[in-house]
Amino acid sequence: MSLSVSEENYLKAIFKITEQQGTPVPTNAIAGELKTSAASVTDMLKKLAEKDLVAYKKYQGALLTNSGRQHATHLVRKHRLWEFFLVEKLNFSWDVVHDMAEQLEHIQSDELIERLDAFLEYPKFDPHGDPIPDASGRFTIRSQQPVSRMSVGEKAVVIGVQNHDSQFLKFLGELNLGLGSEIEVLDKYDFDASMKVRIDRDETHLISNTITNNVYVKRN
Amino acid sequence: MSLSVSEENYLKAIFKITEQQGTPVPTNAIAGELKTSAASVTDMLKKLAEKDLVAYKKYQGALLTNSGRQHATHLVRKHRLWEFFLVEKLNFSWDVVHDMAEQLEHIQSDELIERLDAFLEYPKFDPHGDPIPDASGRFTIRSQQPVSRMSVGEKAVVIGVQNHDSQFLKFLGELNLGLGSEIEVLDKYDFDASMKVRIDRDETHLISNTITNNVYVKRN
DNA sequence: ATATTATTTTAGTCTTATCTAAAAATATTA
DNA sequence: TAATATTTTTAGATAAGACTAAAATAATAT
Repeated sequence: MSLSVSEENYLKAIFKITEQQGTPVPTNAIAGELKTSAASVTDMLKKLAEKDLVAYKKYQGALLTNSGRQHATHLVRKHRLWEFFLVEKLNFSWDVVHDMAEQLEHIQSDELIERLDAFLEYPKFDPHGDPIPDASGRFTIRSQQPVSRMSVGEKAVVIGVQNHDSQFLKFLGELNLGLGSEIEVLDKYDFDASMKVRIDRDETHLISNTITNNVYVKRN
Repeated sequence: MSLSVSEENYLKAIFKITEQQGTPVPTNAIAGELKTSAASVTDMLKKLAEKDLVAYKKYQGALLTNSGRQHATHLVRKHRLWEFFLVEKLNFSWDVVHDMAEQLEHIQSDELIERLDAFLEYPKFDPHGDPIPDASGRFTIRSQQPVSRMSVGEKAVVIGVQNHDSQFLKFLGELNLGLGSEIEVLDKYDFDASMKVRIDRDETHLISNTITNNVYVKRN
C-alpha cells in the first residue's frame, strides 16, 4: 500500500511518541509533534484507522497496528540510512542533515533503499548514534547511559545523542564532542547534573545538565 | 522561490517540449506530456504566469521566462545527477532509474545537489548520454549523429540515446549495446534505415530504424 | 458530586490540484 | 467566407489536507 507524505508523517510521529510503549497516543501529542491542529489530527486518525494503520477510538487516542508500525519502522530505516549517506558520503555535518532526510525518506522505492544500504555497507547506527532497523524492521540494541550517570574518574566513549536539535548539535561540535569522543569525568555537581569533563584527553569543559542528560556513552 | 512538485513538473514539461526553440507551447502539448487535462493546464499556466515563470497569453500557448527556464534547467540538473548516482554508485541499470530520479529531483536543497555533484566528480553526461547542466545552468555541447547517418564501413562509439523508454533501453542491453559500445556499419538498407552492424568487434546484428534513429554516436 | 478546565471531535471553510461539461476562440476546409 | 472541427478556456465539482470556531466528552478540583 502506498501512502501520502502526510500519512507517512503521522505514522512516524505516532511511532516516535510511543517509542516502544503500548499506551495510546493522545490527539494533542500528535498535533504537537507535527505542529498541526488537533482537528487535523482527528481527521487523519480516522483515515489511518480506515486503512488499518492505527487503532483509534474516539477520545481514546491512537496506537499503531502491526501494519502501521511496520510502515513507521521502514520510514525510520529510510530516514537514518539517508542521514548516514549525507554525513558519510556527502560530508555534511550531523546538525544539518535532518531536513534533507525528512524529504528523502518519502522517496518510494524499496529497491533504492536496499541498494543504498548495501552501498553504505549496512550501517547499524546513524550519525546521531540511533540504530538503523534492518530490512525486516529489527533494531540493533546496545546498552548505553547518559553522561550524567558516569562517576568521577570514569572514562567512556560517546555513542549517541538524544536531542537532535541543530543548535544543540552545533554546540557539541564547538566542544569538539562527537560520536567516538572520549569523555573523562573530572568532577560532578549533583545538584544540577552538570560536570567538569575532559574531552579526548585534551580540553576540559564545564558542561550543563542539558549536555550530560542528552549525550550517551557506551556502557560496559 | 519554492515551488510545489506540480508546478515543477509543469516547468519541466514546457522545457522538454520547447527544447531550445522559442515557439510557444500549446496547452494540449503540455496536457499530453503530463497526461493531464487541458483544463488543468490552463489553470496552472495562469498560476505560473502570476509567478512570472511563464509568459502566457490566452489561446496563444506558453513560453518559459528566464526565471522559469532557470528553474527548469535546475530540475534537469538534479534529475540527471541523481540518475548518474543511481547507475554509477548504486549499480542500477539505465532502464530503471527514471522513476526514482523523477522523485529525487524534487528534493529541495541546493547544497545537497552541489555536494552530490562533487561526490560524483562533476559528471558532464548522465547514463543516457544527456548533458548535465552545471550549477549556473550551462550544458556541455557535443557533436553527435544518429547511427542512421553512418556510412558502410564506418566505426563509431555510442554516446547517447534519444528514446528513454524502459523497453527500448532493455532491448539495447540485450544487444550488449550501451554507452561506449563501438558500432561498425556492415551494411545499410536505406529504404527503412535499418542496418547490419557489428557491436564491439563481436556479434553482428540487424537493427531496425527505431534503433538507428535513436542511438547517437560520436561525430568526428 | 458538581463545577470548571482541558481535550477532542464536529461542522464548516480554504487552498491546491485535479476533473468533466459547456462555452468561447481559433484553425481548417469546402 | 461560411461551415465545421479543433483547441482552449470557463464554470462548477471533487478530494486531500489543512484551518477556526463551536460542541461534545473527559479530567480535575473544589
